[in-house]
Amino acid sequence: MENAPSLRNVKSQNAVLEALHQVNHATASEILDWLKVTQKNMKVSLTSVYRALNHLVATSQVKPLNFNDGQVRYELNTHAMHHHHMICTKCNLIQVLDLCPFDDIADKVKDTFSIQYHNFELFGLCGNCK
Amino acid sequence: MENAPSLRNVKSQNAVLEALHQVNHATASEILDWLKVTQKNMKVSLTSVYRALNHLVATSQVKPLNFNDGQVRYELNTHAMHHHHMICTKCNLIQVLDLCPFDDIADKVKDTFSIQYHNFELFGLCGNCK
DNA sequence: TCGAAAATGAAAATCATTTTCATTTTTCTC
DNA sequence: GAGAAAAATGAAAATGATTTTCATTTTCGA
Ligand SMILES: [Mn+2]
Ligand SMILES: [Mn+2]
Ligand SMILES: [Zn+2]
Ligand SMILES: [Zn+2]
Repeated sequence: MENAPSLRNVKSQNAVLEALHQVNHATASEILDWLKVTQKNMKVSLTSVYRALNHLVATSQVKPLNFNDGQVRYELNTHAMHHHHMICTKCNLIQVLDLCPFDDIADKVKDTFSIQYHNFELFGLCGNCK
Repeated sequence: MENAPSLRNVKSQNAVLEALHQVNHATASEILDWLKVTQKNMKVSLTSVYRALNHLVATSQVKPLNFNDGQVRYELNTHAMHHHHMICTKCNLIQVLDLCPFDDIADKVKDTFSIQYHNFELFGLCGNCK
């Protein structure tokens, strides 16, 4: 007989998910900082945050983001509409860009390339900084 | 009277430019490898390659590329038409994508964001791998 | 030719992330 | 519930790309 799916290890993963729910587009160490402040009872290491993130990415619950600043950021993949980002090069504000250029492009390359995913980011000055 | 602009240090920079001319989208260590093989007389260190690259990027002669594989790649900026890239997730082939989604998007965000540059990459399987 | 400024390379430092390894916690079986 | 096996954890070490330091060499201009 099948066992119920294990709930093993879900605690730290849930903590990370909860952190990402509160602090969107966060890095591993930003997530750790948030956990330290809000989950004073639970003791988590940076190693475990990375392990949880890697698992959550592998299971498509979380998406890694690269804004070319030397550290990976993460966002929830759950129920979030597909979107991209605008990053302010002065204050590092990250804004959501609901426009996606993908559909126009997809058709035009489909004969030579089988697309799995795409990256698109705008870098520039946000409303406050320009 | 003005002096002619200094040609100081141009040697290693020229060597790196020449390498990029031959090995497009190369990393710093790939450039060093190429220099070791082809410029047997000239002795270059990885440090100098990085220094030359940083200077060439700062002066817009070379453009850095990030394909999320943990190392920066570089391409010549000179006279190259604006383009993007398709990266094969199986064999790591990098193909040029002459389509650019930027113009369509630029208009729509120009009120809230002052765009300086943008990234766009397609990841998937190339013709050989799919 | 001489001295200042710039360039160079080797080695050390940095920094995000991963790996190792010993210890603790959870799960499964009896 | 006890005890063994499996998985999770954290501290510390390892990794790998890139930068910094620093002592030495090269180049430029007077
Ligand atoms: Mn987002
Ligand atoms: Mn290119
Ligand atoms: Zn800003
Ligand atoms: Zn391929």
